Amino acid sequence: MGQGRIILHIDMNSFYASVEMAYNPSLKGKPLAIAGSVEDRRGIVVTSSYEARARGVRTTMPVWQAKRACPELIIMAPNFDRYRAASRKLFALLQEYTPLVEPVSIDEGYVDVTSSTSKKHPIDLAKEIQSRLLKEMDLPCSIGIAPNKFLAKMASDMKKPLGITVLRKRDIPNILWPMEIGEMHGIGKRSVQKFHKYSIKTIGDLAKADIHLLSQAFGINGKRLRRLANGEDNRPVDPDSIHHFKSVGHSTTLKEDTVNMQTIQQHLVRLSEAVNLRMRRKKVFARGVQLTIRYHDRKTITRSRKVENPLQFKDDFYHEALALLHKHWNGEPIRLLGITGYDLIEEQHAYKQLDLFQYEQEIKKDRLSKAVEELKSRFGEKAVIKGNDLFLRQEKGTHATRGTSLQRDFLVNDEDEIINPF
DNA sequence: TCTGGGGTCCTAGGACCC
DNA sequence: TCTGGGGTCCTAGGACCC
Repeated sequence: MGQGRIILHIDMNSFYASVEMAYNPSLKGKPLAIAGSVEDRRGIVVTSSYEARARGVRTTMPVWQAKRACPELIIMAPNFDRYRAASRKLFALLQEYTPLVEPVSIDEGYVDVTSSTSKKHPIDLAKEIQSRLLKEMDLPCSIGIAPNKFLAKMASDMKKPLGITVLRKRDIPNILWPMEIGEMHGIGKRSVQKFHKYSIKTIGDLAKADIHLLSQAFGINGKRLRRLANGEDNRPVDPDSIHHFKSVGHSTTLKEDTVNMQTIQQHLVRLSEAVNLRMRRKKVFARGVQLTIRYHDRKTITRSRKVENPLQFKDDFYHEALALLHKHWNGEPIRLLGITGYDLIEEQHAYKQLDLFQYEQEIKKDRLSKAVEELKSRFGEKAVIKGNDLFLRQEKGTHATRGTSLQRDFLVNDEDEIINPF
């Protein structure tokens, strides 16, 4: 007893559209689509209401196509602040039941209710959550209940909107296995094609497929997928995973393809500012920059570079991105530009290195004494001046630090002597 | 008259080191 | 004299998801 887990997967139904309808009830019952860049021909449908779907509107459909399918379609630009606010409230509600809530995206998450203090039956719990979200936020959701994340995710997908689906281990042969392989979470178009080549058409086929064949054709992923198809998944619900983000990026599809350097630079400036702002808010710095270029023919390249000092100003992003562009752009018309910061480091952990970098800038402006004073007050005797050079001795023994006149890394021993000035 | 923007994870090759 | 093997880091591309 008590060995199995009970995991809920909560999946909001057409989230953006539902939030808009909650915000403006006169939209209810109408075909509504949320679409990016509504004005120009390049906008696509991000989400649509069930009324719109019934008339043939689909996610990722270009707006002009959606309008053709459904002329009375109401099209709105996304209000991300609104969706984020709704998302926060939604997860706060889930956390009333247990701290074991793992947000996966803005509109879906896992809840581990195995040790929930509530004495309610999981189905009653799911019903309560669903009706509270509907009553308190005017937002519909579907909920899957299962012994692990994968099965809960598959279950929440089975009844929409406003479904509650239980998927137990013993239901797997009857419910999961007859499903087409492409319906499995994690298997997209390309993998479907590949599986079909091996005559694997259903999830059941995968569950029973030859392990050696799978690992030969799909590598480590083959075995993993086969285990999932058998309903085996021991990944824990991790409430912290949301904090472990790995990159922050912005990209934009231009109104028209362009080769105009001024236009390109303007966009890079804007993207740099946006990336920098988000990193500031998240209190992280990036030690790598990636530039994305999508050409007129949709061929997309990414070019990246690791940097010595974490990027902390919008100009840093801009200059790095521009350098990558100059180096790698083939001169053909550009459709999309993107800048991403990656290899992130939290501000607290970066500050030593950063401070040195900052002070180096100060010194360049002949403000050595001021910089030294500040360094001393901050690091005490760890700050050392030698002639025109400034050192910061780090915690343990000898470490590479940054000098100002040498303009390169070198080593200092415990007696503050330069032991390896290259 | 076509296909957005935010991400994660995996693979694979080359450089480099021991 | 002509060649092993392991490990890590970096870069680029691609599949996939919401």
